[in-house]
Amino acid sequence: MTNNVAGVQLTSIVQRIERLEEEKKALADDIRDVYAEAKANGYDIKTLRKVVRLRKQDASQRQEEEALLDLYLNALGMLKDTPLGEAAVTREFGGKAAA
Amino acid sequence: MTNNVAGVQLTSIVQRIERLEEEKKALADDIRDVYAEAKANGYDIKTLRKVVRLRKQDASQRQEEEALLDLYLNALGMLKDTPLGEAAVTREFGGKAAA
Amino acid sequence: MTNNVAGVQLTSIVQRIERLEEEKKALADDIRDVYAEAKANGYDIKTLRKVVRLRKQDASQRQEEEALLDLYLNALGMLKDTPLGEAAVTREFGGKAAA
Amino acid sequence: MTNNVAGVQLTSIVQRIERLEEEKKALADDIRDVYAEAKANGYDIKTLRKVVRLRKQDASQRQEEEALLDLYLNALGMLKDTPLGEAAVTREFGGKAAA
DNA sequence: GAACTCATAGTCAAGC
DNA sequence: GCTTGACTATGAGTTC
Repeated sequence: MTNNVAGVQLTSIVQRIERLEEEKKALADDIRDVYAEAKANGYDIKTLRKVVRLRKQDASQRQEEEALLDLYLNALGMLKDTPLGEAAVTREFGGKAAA
Repeated sequence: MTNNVAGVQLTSIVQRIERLEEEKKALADDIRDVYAEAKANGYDIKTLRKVVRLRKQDASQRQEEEALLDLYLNALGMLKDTPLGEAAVTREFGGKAAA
Repeated sequence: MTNNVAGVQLTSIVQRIERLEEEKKALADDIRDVYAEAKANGYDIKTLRKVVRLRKQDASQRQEEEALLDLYLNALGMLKDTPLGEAAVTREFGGKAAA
Repeated sequence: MTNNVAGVQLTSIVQRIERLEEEKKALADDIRDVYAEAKANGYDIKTLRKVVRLRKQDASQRQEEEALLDLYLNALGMLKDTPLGEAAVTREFGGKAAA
């Protein structure tokens, strides 16, 4: 099976994927360990998970807001970083990013 | 918030988890890249995924079979009083159980 | 609440689901009983469960392997332009792809 | 393997379990179908699941309450179903089951 | 790009 | 009670 170019290439692909998935699984196990350790220290895992999830949402939300701001700035003619552009943005958005 | 022991500890926990999840996500992205590269080289992703999944199943199946064998071997030593155990022991040792 | 079409329909849906879940639960109980009876006859439940699980895995694995074979057979007809496909077709038919 | 009493018994056990699990799976599939049909009729599956879960909770809660009531009634000397007992229960619980 | 299927992650309950 | 296994729910992936 592997005594031809295609076979060698395929083997390489599959092995790379499997290697990466092993590492991914190892990290998942590490995460479990951290939760277990936290539990041993008296923390409630369920609540902890909720905290992590909320922070992730916050982060992605913040990213979306920044992306939206960029969009607006671009629409304004990419004037950001110039005094004039800044003034325009301030005038448009009232000094605050799209919340 | 963090100028107390509990707060410091909690912050540490959350940050460790978030760090590990970032790395995990990076690996997931790497895997995607490998599939994408394979596709660019003419491989069919669907088939590739199935191959990987199948190999994973093979591995876990082999492990389970070995675990079952261990279970049986232990049972041969302990289950002298059960119908199956007796029959198995008889079959193994050609006589009465080594009581 | 139920003297309108939507209410009647919804009631019907929920009742059908609940009926089916009751039957499902009854079967789960039956399975428990069989294990309990087996245990009473001297069998080791843990081993028994592993045997059942393993047989299930065998079945699904066989199915997946057949599905993979189908995928390959299809690929042999379609993937003439890919490295693996070309090699496979060459190997199968001893010459150029049946273009 | 099956030409002895234990083997026959074991085979029977495993087959009974597998048969029951097949039926259980069939019911699970039926339930999926009902949800799918509901979805096709415009219902939201997630909400539907929530409704079913809540009703199940209600049911088990009601059962617990009834069990608690029985416990009380027994503690009162199993006087229920007699005029005197009824009066006692009324006096204790104010005419309403433990809510 | 929208729906549908599949895989993984999280929650829950049963068994040891 | 603690760990393992089943079920649920969410998210990624695929297909139309």
